[in-house]
Amino acid sequence: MSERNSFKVIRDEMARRIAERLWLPGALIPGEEVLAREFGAARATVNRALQELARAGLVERRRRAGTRVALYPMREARFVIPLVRQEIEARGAAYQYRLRSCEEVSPPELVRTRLGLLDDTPLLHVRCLHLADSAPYQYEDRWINLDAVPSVRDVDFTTVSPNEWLVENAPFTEAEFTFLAAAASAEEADLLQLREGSPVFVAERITWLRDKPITLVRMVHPPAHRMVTRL
Amino acid sequence: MSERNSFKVIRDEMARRIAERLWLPGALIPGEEVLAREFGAARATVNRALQELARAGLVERRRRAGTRVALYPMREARFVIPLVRQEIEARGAAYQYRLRSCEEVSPPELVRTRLGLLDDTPLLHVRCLHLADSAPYQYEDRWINLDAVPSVRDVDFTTVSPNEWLVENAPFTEAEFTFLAAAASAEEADLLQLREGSPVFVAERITWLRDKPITLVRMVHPPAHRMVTRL
DNA sequence: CAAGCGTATTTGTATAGACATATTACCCTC
DNA sequence: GAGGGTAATATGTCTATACAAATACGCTTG
Repeated sequence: MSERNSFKVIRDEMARRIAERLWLPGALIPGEEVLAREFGAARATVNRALQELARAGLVERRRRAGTRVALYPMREARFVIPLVRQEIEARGAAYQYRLRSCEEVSPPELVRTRLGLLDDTPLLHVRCLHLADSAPYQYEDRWINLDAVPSVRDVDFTTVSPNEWLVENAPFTEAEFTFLAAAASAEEADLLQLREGSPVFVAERITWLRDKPITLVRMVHPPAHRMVTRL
Repeated sequence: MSERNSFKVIRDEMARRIAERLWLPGALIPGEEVLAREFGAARATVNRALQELARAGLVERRRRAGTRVALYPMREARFVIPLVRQEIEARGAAYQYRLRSCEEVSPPELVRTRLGLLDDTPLLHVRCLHLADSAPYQYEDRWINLDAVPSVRDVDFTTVSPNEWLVENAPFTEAEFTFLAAAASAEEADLLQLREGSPVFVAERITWLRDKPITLVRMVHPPAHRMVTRL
């Protein structure tokens, strides 16, 4: 035993047993010591394999109670949030960027509450368009907390998109993603070359640095857009 | 030293250094040995912390080349795919289920290619509705590969939803998720009590057991639906 | 100068042993 | 039988050590 990837081998073998119903949903599986002996590995190795299965939602583990196969294997799916530019270039399309507006204004009530801001201090409101092969790909409507990122005042967003600038200059520790379908507003329809009321795919993201809100962005995609992820 | 959660402490401290730009994007960070000495921990502990950061996309690691701060911290977000019923009950709403149709038919070309089926063997086509507090919550349109799950023929889907039955009886090893916005078809609009053409949030899922396709499901939500995940 | 090869370095993983921690199961008391 | 305290047990984590694997870098050679 003691192969080099044994924890992966063990993990996959246990996943197989769960998939094949050798270990039934809800059933208690052997303890780490026993499995270690069975697989001829150290307990730490089995532990690592089991922790990965737990993270994936295949098993549930509790001290003293042991490890049991999840009743409903609510496996997790992961998706990465790339830069729009990279997303577009990865499809082999040419990336273009167009700034639409950039101004300091007091945010509407809705934006303020979502960012958890108490007063109506002006925020930087940036709206821009990302194109793939000259076709509208994403409309970005962003509010930036000047208090958290004061240096953003001096940035020229006609050449660099707020997306890229912020990724490089405004680190965050927390983020919340929301995905929804909506009807295109008149403005969105105009920019994305759709009819008003067309369904659009909207991704919203709020980021914080510790407790301080950084930015709220609404990214609107034409209905052809697909967000795909594999498990 | 040697606290019990030291790998978490170390991970968070390193995440802080990246967030605060003490370690700049693209920069090489110290090797595991050095960090281990600095934090007064074993290398294995630092390794575990770094592996988590790598998984989260904060750093990139390569043997011999060392660990560097990711240029674009494309952090991953995770979301879990629960049972519709659990999703609804978690909101404190009452769950109801209604079967609409269930028949063996040859699938349309589109379904066949998405499932990677070569011939036009009949599949089980099930359509049903999930309600939250008597309001339409999700319309489920599903194709099931009878070849992969023959026992599904004998299931009475008037009482149990295909979602739940399959989760318990048709294990899978691979899955692909797709999210998109679409305009409600006449049928969808009718079932979800919307106007035809209203934007709907669509989640599609294909699952495989090893290479064998199990099921393709299209889950349609009214526009108020939000998929939220935190990082 | 280019190409190819060897080697040092860094991360990846395994192991055994130890202790920490959470939580169940059991026993004891009332 | 109910309640509460305690011991048993499975998992969580750390340490030190060892070897494996990938690969950047320098050296040799043509």
